[in-house]
Amino acid sequence: MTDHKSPQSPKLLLDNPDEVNRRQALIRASARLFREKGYDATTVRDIAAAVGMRSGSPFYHFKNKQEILKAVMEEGLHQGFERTVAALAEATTVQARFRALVRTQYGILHDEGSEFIAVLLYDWRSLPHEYMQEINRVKDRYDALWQETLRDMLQAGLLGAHADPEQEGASDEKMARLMVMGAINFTVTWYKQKTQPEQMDLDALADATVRFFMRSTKI
Amino acid sequence: MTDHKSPQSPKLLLDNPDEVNRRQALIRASARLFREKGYDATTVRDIAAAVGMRSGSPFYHFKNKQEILKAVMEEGLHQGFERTVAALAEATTVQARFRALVRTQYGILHDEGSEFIAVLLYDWRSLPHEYMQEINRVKDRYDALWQETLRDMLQAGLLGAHADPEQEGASDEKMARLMVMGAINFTVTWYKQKTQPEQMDLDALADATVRFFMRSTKI
DNA sequence: GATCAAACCAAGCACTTGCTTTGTATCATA
DNA sequence: TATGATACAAAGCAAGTGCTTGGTTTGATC
Repeated sequence: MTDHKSPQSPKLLLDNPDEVNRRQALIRASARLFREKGYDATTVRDIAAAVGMRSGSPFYHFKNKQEILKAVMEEGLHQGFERTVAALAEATTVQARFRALVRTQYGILHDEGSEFIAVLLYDWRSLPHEYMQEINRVKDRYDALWQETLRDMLQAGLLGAHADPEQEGASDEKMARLMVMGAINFTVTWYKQKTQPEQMDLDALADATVRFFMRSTKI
Repeated sequence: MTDHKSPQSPKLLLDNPDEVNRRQALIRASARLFREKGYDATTVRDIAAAVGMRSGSPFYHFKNKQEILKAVMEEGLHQGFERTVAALAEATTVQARFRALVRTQYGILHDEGSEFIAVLLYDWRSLPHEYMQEINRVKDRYDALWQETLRDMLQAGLLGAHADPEQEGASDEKMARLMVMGAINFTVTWYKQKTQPEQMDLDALADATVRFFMRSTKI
């Protein structure tokens, strides 16, 4: 954490097998810092120091600071997508798929070492418009995973106030996704897993969320 | 609401239009800029230019840049609190109070010239911890306005999956508030009123939100 | 008409920022 | 052994950054 300056000893940290890939180490350290302080408040010197580099060295791996942010977001979307697909594969019923989506999203948002999506939610304004389109393309596929399950839930009367499948269309399906994912994603502003020992863990949080949104048919 | 202590602090009422207007102009311009670009990306020179000042002049009205942010957030909480109280006063039934809460919150978030709360949601990390406690004190009273109505709705079976009033306690009441307000507040990340002509207006958005969260009893 | 405070300007200071440039130790390959 | 690529360190630059300081204008008051 502190400035470890060793001007005479150019020792390389290659003995650490975890971070042989220095580029990946930069991405992960940046995600942690961006999550804590925000993109603008995090300097390139902070990032470099977090992986034992000097301030100019990250620019060997990235063209500029914004590409680090973009890499963090892409990493998060790819990890999130794969974790979500894997979780959905194990769930059979609609209720189970919903519970899997919720629990996985909480893990993506709050698991240690998984700060990428939180950074995306916090600092998407700092990304240039050209980069943003690329991110959105991946995000659309991500949203589609949710949309499918939520549509089934709406048609089964498990979500929302309407149990009539004919009356509502795609507009309410999108609304359902925005509301549910909004509520879940907004937990990045208030949920702290470690600081409060009596806080709900992610399983309990997922249970409470499912209980709140899903209408009980019979269990 | 009205704080009568602190005899040393100057009175900030509206009886002196010159002084208050310039300070207020700085707050409103800052809110707009913070909302657009974020706190860190907005320079003091930006703020000054927005009200026709030079870069050093805002520091006559505020001790430092962070106090401008704090003033923006306080302004938002006070305006939001009063708007919410006024909206609740006109609603009689529980359903009407919920609809009033939702519609008012959307106005607070998305009305033109009402960017204060959005700034609070976006840039609360940029506020020092000492300032944060002051903000939270006002926010708690704000949340209490919601909590009361949501508790009534839970007990009436209008919200969540449980219609049993005895089984659930304060934990689920808080959870309901966090989920509902989270979904609504998260609209700051995707709802754009002006750019898209076919976008729902705030009334339609509030209707859709109420329809999604509130279980239909009978209408 | 002198005084005085409020509200600002003009100029700059001390410092930080992202980023560049040059050099160099290491290692693989020819 | 020579050579090129890799992965940095070292040093610094140019453009900002929040904020300060001293002076100026303005309008009210005595």
